[in-house]
Amino acid sequence: MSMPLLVVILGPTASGKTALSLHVAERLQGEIVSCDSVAVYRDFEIGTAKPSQQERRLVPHHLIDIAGPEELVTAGDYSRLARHAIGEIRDRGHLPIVVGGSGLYLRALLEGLFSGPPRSEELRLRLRERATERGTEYLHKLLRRIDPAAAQTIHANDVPKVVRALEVSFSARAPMTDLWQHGRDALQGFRILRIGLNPDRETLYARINQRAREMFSAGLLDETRMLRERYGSSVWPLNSLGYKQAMQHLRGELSLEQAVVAAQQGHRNYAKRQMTWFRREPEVHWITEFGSDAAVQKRVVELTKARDQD
RNA sequence: GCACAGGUGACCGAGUGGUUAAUGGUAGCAGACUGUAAAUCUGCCGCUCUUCGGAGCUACGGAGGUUCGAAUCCUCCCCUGUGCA
Repeated sequence: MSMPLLVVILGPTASGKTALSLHVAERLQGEIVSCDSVAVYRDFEIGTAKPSQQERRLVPHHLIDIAGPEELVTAGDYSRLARHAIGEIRDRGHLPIVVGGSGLYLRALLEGLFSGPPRSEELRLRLRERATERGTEYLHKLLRRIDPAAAQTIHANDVPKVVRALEVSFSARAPMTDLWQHGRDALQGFRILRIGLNPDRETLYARINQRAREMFSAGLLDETRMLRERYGSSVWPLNSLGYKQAMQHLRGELSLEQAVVAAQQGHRNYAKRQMTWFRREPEVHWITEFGSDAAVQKRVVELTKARDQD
């Protein structure tokens, strides 16, 4: 008996991952495990382009709406929860399909993270204060003393990463790089079929522009207003693409049109970053079209069936 | 028609005689990423060659001029904005 199959559908925003995943899931008894760092939060609907309630009734979805916006879901949390969901799907005899665009979360799920200490808010706060007092160079110098190898790969201006490296090294009383030597806890027990969507850039950008504008006409502002009222304006996910610009408009910093244009821009930039991340992903079966394309959907179903019988 | 302000590389925008292919920013492209990642950061970014040290060409609305030397000064012309007619 060969190992069960795990299908992964990855690609930039608006490349048609949702449409493709629904099609494949319906045909092959699949269940979808979302890999999206914002869709995990409840009540963030329009800006996250979550699958509709109807679509979610049609096919079981996991890792969507699992936390309140005031909670913090990290890559590690995601990885654990997603693995749990995948295990259950397999036990049901169904096909797990991981779908998403959050590169780090996907890597945390598939390849695992190193077993390091969790976040320490106090330590972070102190380090950040130090950074504003004495400049970012200071933190980097500190890191160079404590973990030279990490300092080599992390640029001094990249404060969040410098802070994390210091946080890990201090909490563990050992250089972060040493902890990395122990390796990562990769996902075991599945044969993984990675499908990557990489449609023509120009067309993708046009589609992103259209979708971002549609989010506003579909009520993104009302949703943002509701979220701000219910959870307060400082909850983290309100900084995400679309919501951030909607907030800026609600605060009067941007006109409606400016907010739309800024959201479009943000999504385009994001899509590009996603592609540079995914290009490194190993063993991806790349498809240079949109996942909403019927021919593509058919092809992926065939591909999955063939792989399942190997 | 007169007066004033202004026309700078894809865009915005500095620069007012010389280390200026021209500060910044944006966009674009490429890259990094091990618990905030829809985050954060890095590089390239006029054209053509290059043994990667450089070399050549074209550029600051247009045409002339002054000067050893101009995006920067002068003349004329074209265009844009504002005010007066």
